[in-house]
Amino acid sequence: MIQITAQTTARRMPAGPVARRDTAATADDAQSAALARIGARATVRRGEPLFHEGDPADHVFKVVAGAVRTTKLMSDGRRYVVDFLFPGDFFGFSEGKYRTATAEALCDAIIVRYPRAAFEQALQSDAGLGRFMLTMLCGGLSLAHERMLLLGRKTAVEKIASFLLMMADRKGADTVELPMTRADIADYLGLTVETVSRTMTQLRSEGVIRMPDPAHIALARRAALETIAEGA
Amino acid sequence: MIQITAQTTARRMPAGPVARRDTAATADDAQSAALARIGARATVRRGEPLFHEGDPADHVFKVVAGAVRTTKLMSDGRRYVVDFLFPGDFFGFSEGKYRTATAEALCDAIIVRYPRAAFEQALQSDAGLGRFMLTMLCGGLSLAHERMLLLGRKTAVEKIASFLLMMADRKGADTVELPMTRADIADYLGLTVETVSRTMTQLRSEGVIRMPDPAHIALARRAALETIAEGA
DNA sequence: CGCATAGTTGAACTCTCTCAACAGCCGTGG
DNA sequence: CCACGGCTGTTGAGAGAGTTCAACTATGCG
Repeated sequence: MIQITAQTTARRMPAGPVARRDTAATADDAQSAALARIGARATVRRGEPLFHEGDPADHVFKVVAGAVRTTKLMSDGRRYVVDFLFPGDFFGFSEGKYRTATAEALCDAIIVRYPRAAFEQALQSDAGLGRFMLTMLCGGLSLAHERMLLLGRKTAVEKIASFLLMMADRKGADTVELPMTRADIADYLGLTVETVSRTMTQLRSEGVIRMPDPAHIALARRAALETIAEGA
Repeated sequence: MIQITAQTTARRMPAGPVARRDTAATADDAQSAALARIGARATVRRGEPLFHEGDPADHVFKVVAGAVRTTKLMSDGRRYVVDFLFPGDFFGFSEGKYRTATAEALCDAIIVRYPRAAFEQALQSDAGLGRFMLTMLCGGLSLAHERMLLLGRKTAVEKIASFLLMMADRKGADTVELPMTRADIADYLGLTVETVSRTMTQLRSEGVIRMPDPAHIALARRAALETIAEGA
């Protein structure tokens, strides 16, 4: 289960170049203003769930260290990975009373839990937090739209290339460490494990990426990858 | 640019329990409180654009009558329909300075334009508006997640069935009038025109829907359609 | 060690796309 | 009034990208 300890102020790693990271930095400012007192730290071990689809949605979360995955299931077992969350990312917002997705730790992780009621009070007392939330949600929606374009109109190679670029941009480097399995990537991109594996092998044999082992990828020729991702 | 659908699905979609009418009503209340003064009505004719990808994002919009479509284009012409907007729906929110999608009228329409600066001021002076925005954005994100599951994991029939149910739920009836073309539907669901056409014909021949003409659809056997949509 | 899990590769299949033709509707203009 | 072209929707036949099924390797953990 989730182990909760007293909250300590989390100073985070340096922010990357993407909007997401910038907002995450803003998040910390907002947090120091109004959220710090209501957050509770917890550690989660690899594979452990934070909540399930259908659970009451009574907390909001932030990733401090590690990585988290949110998923949705269809009745016959088909799975879709809604998002991968990394340090600085907030998640678990909901307009409804219940969870519409499951959240699990991709690897051992540290998170902060904010009780929903207290979070909503903080929203009332701190206008800056409200502005931050609006910006973050708008950004999330924009990313979601980009992802829908990817899911609906891109080919397998384009999807993989876009995914690797996105992961690299989050990290702000030309190397990526993938804490998730091929199955997670497949369910994130709307492909099968086999296609993900084959496509990565293909990109490696073309010299576009290097892949010393399945979890470590270097964007050897970033420009080429970008060209592929855009569909040219 | 971010566009938001103000409504959550009312009936059967797993997205959320909030009824569309309710949020739409809230929207109007919020508007009367702070937005009424800054909004300007405008009429748009079928096919006319409200803004293009890349334009400065200096307005927020609400549909009063008619219907609007937002789209994204890839460099080689592949298109994705981000959303269809109907009366009561707000759209055109953005965290960035520029539009990330194009908005066009699906049919002759009436819309209200709110200058962005004034809108943001209204946000500061009216806390209720901020809460409304947060709820709406959360709902939009939830719908987006549902849509990604559809795009990534559902088959053609499941996509069409889900789409028809969603349109019916928005209207709160068992009949649907489709103001968009088959091409729009295809680009919305990540299919081709031909597949959309064939699949609808198939559903009609199975007696699940009735289709007196291409634009009018009646859910003859809603339960069957729901079963198909869920993938059983 | 031995078993389970993750990743890769091969071969056959299939759902959807692509290409192509045709039908229906509508507004325009002769 | 009808002919015409343009656009939308439907249907057919063939092709292909990605899936499915299956085998095999590598890695990690008891």
